Formats: sequence, structure tokens, C-alpha cells
Amino acid sequence: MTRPQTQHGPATRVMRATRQRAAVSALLDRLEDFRSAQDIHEELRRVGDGIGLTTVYRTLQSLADAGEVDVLRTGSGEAVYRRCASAEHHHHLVCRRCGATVEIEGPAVETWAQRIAEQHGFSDLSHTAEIFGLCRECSATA
Amino acid sequence: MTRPQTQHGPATRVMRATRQRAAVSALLDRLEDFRSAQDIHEELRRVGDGIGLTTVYRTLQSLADAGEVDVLRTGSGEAVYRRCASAEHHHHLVCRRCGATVEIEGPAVETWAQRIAEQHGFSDLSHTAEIFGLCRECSATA
DNA sequence: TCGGTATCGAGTATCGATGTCACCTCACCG
DNA sequence: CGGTGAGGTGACATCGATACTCGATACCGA
Ligand SMILES: [Mn+2]
Ligand SMILES: [Mn+2]
Ligand SMILES: [Zn+2]
Ligand SMILES: [Zn+2]
Repeated sequence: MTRPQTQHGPATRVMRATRQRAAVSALLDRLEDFRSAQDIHEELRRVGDGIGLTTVYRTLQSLADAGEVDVLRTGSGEAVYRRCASAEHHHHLVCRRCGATVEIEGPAVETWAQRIAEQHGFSDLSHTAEIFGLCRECSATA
Repeated sequence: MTRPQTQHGPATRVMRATRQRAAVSALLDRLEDFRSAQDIHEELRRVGDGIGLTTVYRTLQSLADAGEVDVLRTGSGEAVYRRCASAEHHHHLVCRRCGATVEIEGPAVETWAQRIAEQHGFSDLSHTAEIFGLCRECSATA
């Protein structure tokens, strides 16, 4: 289901390719864990890719809207971003110490959510399900 | 498992009964949905219970720490609070339009989280699992 | 190449949340 | 009962994350 580019009409979004967007995208490819907008901004500047913080926020948001990155909230409410290997719907097992992340499936969760919501007459569903803990390394280091 | 009050020792928290704490607690008893600290502050002032915003934040925090209220984060990262009927661990089905909330059990989720985390060697686990949607009324009104 | 426009980004505003600290008030005891 | 002091309060300052403004910049299609 691709969006027609050559069609007329008032709402023909184009999404230009810019150096900044490329830099954010490339960095996300390289990173394993969830990172905040600020982290990403710092890292890009550190390696010499000049970019504004505003642009990092905007870019991450549009990537998230496009479903290209996953977003979740840390305990303190900060948004963290990660390019996931799977484009499919999935959940995460996250180390609350080092941020190490495993993408996981939750068929049991999917059916559970569906069934419960149905029982109560809810529609237009979405859900969150994330597991937090200490990874093997961090358990040891503790 | 009650906390000894008359024991010596350096960490004998007392938690005094104050007008402000009573007011917050009473309002929470009256409310059905998840509400933000700011909401609760406004409502209390509106009905004439003078109280500082700082105090509302502090009180909600301590109630949450004590497990007396549930906290969850809105999509925008704002913390919202609710006194739940069940003191046991449970999850929520929330109307993203009107905030109507149903407390739900998730035995399937519990075992899923446990099993997945074990498989990956994670310890010290916690998890979140909330379902969002439109309640029957809001579906109709849509 | 060139112009229109999407995008950029430094500065500034907003917003939820927490820290500060002088003042207050329970809870307790004589 | 009144005094005492540790816990509590709240106006205000501060913070970190994110949104907004708007002139400057750089894509990209013609
Ligand atoms: Mn799912
Ligand atoms: Mn659970
Ligand atoms: Zn770890
Ligand atoms: Zn509703």
C-alpha cells in the first residue's frame, strides 16, 4: 500500500532526504539499546555530525509515527527510541540497568488483550506489555 | 505484615495524619478514573480544600509507594493515579477517550513474562501490561 | 540552474515534576 | 492540658524534556 507521489491534491507529503535525517537513521542502525533523544543528539555531535536538538526530536517522532522505530517510556517518563529488527508488532524485555533489549513475541498477550477487551465491549484496541529486569551480566555485577 | 511503631531504630517512619492527606485520600475514593496530580490539585482547590501542588505530588507519591494507589503513564508521559479496588497485582483496561477503567487479571501475562525472562536469564522482574481502547459509550459517541 | 518550500536550529517558552527552606502542626509527654 | 520537635506544608526556584518561533538554509523538480 504505497502512497501515490505523482497525484495532484493538496496533501502530497514529500519527506525530503536531508543530511540530518540520514545521520539519525544511521546512528539508530548502529545502536542496540533504547536511547533518549538527548543521548542521540549528544552522540551525533560528538562524532561531528552537526545537528540541532529540535531536529533530533522531530526526526525521532516522525520515524516513530512511520513505525520505523519503537518508543517506550522510562520509569521517569523520558521517551527512548530504538530501531527494532522486526517490523511486526512485538514487545520488549529490557534490562533496567544497562538497557540491553530483547525483542519478544507475546501471542498469549495478544489473545488475552483481545478477549478481555471484547468482554468489556471496548473497541479500537491497543496495548503495551514490556518486561523489565536485570540481564545476566547486570545480575552478576550487582 | 504491619510495621512496628514502638520499636527503636533509625528508620521508624511515622506518616502523620494531616488535613491535606485526608483530602487527597478522600478524593481518590470518590474518583473512578485515573487522574493526574494537577487534576487532583485543581479539584481540591475548587471544592475549597486548600492544598499546595507540591503536597499533592508528595502525597500521591507516598500513596503509590505504599501500594495504596496505582500509577500509570499517559501516552504523553504524564503520571496518573487511581485508587484501585484490588490491592493485588493487576492490570487495566482503559478508555483512551473518557478514562473509564476496568481492573483486569492477567494470569496468561504473568506466566508469559516469567517464562520469557527466564529463557533470557533475566532476574528481578517486573512488567507492565495495559490495554487501551474505546469503551462502549465512547465507541457510540465517536 | 533556479525558485518554492520543506526543513533546520538557536533561542525561548512550556510543562510536569522535584528541590528548597522558612514556617506550621501533629503526636507525644510531662 | 500546654510545651516541644520531628514530620509536613507550600510559595517559589529550578530542572529536564519537549514544543514553538521564525529567519536562514538546502532539497529537488522543472
Ligand atoms: Mn502485543
Ligand atoms: Mn501482571
Ligand atoms: Zn543489563
Ligand atoms: Zn470512554
